[in-house]
Amino acid sequence: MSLPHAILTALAEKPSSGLELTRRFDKSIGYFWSATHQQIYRELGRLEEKGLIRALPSARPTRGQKKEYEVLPAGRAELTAWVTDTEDPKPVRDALLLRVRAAGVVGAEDLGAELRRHLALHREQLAEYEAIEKRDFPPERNAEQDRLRRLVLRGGIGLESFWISWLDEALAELEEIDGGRA
Amino acid sequence: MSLPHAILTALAEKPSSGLELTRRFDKSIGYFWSATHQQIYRELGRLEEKGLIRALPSARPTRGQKKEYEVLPAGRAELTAWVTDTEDPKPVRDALLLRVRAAGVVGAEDLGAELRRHLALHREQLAEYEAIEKRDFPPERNAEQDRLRRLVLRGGIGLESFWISWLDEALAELEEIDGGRA
DNA sequence: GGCGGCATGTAAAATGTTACATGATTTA
DNA sequence: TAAATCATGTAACATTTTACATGCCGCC
Repeated sequence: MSLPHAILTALAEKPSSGLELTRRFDKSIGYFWSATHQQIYRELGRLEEKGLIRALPSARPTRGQKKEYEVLPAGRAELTAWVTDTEDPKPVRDALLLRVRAAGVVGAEDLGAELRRHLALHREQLAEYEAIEKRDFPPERNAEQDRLRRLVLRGGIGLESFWISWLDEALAELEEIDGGRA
Repeated sequence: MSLPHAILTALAEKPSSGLELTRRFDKSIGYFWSATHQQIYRELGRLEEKGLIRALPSARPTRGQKKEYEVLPAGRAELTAWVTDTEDPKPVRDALLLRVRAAGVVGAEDLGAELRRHLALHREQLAEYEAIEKRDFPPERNAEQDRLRRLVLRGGIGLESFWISWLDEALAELEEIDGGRA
């Protein structure tokens, strides 16, 4: 149940319309909590109904018109409570690991191509994160918010690095297996 | 759409009943593709309907009676195709990273306790994986299936190791922030 | 014959995905 | 004024989660 909190966080950082939120979920926030515009609009409606956010007065309620939202005190309170809540890590669900296990059962031919493709994707993502780190977090930016945002980014960097090194290991292993088979 | 494939993989490794599958999803397979018994029973029904698996003849169709399934050739073909399919990695969705970002907005007090709790959980999980590696994958087990299963396990080990080192970093950062605040 | 554990399921709600629909604004 | 783009939404469906319901079986 984190989508509402992701939206509250984004709005607390900066009041926005649904489309602007969608854009920010395509980068930044979305790097670790993705959402489509349909989810966002639905959730904005619910949050408004619950009194956690409101549309800015300027916004007329017609379709096709931009409608900006801001967080209300109740929303900020909800967010504060959630931050220190007890919530266990979700069990991992990773299709690629599952596919490697399946390959153990039905045979690993041609698995290499897909692994190499993923490797390239993760390298790209890592490069993107590192560019952001260089651009947005120079050493002089030291406010609490900057430090925490950088920490989150370093989570992304660590995850991508993990995948890259695991995929390297996996490809080496596949070569050995194929060697044994030839 | 990997749950059916997770189940096909598990059944291909060993024909099982719904409850046995549930047990195996609580360890082993479930370490990287979790599922509840409700999901498993429903999916078994669908897979049977599609002709990818079948209930073993011995199984009578009454409620409360054990019912074992095995994979049919069509199921094995489906699994083989899926292994080499092109399927992009899913965008990350991690509530803890999101909560740290939210803490940047509403304040990071008391975040430490939750981070320490997660750290302990990840350390436990890592220890469990390492015990399995020692127990199930001694160097002499070298068949293709063993190598691939070990590779998957090493994925789990790498992921847990990443979280542990990120949480260490995060806790150090929090201390510095609190130091600056005091 | 009742109780606890094994085993299979149903129902409802929340969440996420995919495809489509509609109005407003800009610009060629 | 037509096309492109911005912006908000609906509808239908699939998946996941949570809570509950039911039947069988051994054992005391």
